[in-house]
Amino acid sequence: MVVQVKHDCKIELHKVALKATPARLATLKVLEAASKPLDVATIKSKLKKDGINADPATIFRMMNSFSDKGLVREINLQESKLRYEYSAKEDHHHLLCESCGSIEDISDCNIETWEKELREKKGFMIKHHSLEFFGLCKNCQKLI
Amino acid sequence: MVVQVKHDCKIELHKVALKATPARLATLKVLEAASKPLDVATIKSKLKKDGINADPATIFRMMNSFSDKGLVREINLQESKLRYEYSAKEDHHHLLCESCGSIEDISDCNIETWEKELREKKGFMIKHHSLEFFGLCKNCQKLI
DNA sequence: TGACAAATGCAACACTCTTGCATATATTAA
DNA sequence: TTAATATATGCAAGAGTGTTGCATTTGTCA
Ligand SMILES: [Mn+2]
Ligand SMILES: [Mn+2]
Ligand SMILES: [Zn+2]
Ligand SMILES: [Zn+2]
Repeated sequence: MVVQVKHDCKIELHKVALKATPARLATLKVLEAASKPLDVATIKSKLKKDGINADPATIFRMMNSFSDKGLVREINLQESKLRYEYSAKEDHHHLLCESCGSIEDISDCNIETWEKELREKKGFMIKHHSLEFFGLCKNCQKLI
Repeated sequence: MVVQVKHDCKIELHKVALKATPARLATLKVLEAASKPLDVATIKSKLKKDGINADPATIFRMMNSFSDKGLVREINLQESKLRYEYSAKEDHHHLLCESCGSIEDISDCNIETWEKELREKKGFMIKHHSLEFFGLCKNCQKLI
């Protein structure tokens, strides 16, 4: 039995007119495998384990072009840096534990109600939004 | 008729064991008068108009101590910098127009429903949260 | 295989924010 | 009112994230 590759990253890249370089293919694989949004430093160290030594500037540039082309989502968890998540995953929000740093997904976000209301009340056209919760995860509550 | 000063900032500062320096008093007045959260550069230029030349390091230090003491709230609108809002104003969220940069308040946030649900489902103890909407304000929609 | 546009590495830089240290000032007690 | 002291400030240096210019390398496609 072979592990199924969910996405053919080379084709994905060509679809959006980006060259399929080793660094890009490896980065997309890293993001696809990640269970939480990754920052540039983490991506760099994961690439290194795959034998790819990418310069931070290159990773920042990759993240920008991937975001522009819709391959990844920029995640801002109010840290001093951005994280990135593979776009093929369904859009969602996050729970961030301020003690252990664990990051959990929140799905079934019915923010659509908000959007409709704001549209009608304020005439504001919402393009995107951010809803993040900060606090203590189940584990960390025990330790206090 | 005299304009009412809503808060006696000198007393507020002494309450939280901070010295009432000219820079601090002026900064609190600036934040009290502001209709949207201000960043450090904006605070600096507003202070300058009041004849106070404060070093950025001083303003950053003020914002940190004011946050710690609960005099101001740190507002993260996913820009590359933080903004600050006078705490005496009711807690609320924001609408940020990506075209003109206008910032509007959203009140009557019934996020409490969310919090309760997450607490029961995930056992996560929420300390605070962030809900921000990004898009186009009424005006900017016309200009497209 | 070769031409060409695009990607990369590296260094320099921008920006926000922090910190060490010498000096200045607000507060308090005399 | 003054003196002592803890605290606040200015300035300069530096940390961290992210960007950019430029020379070189590499992927793509003819
Ligand atoms: Mn996620
Ligand atoms: Mn506000
Ligand atoms: Zn935790
Ligand atoms: Zn606008």
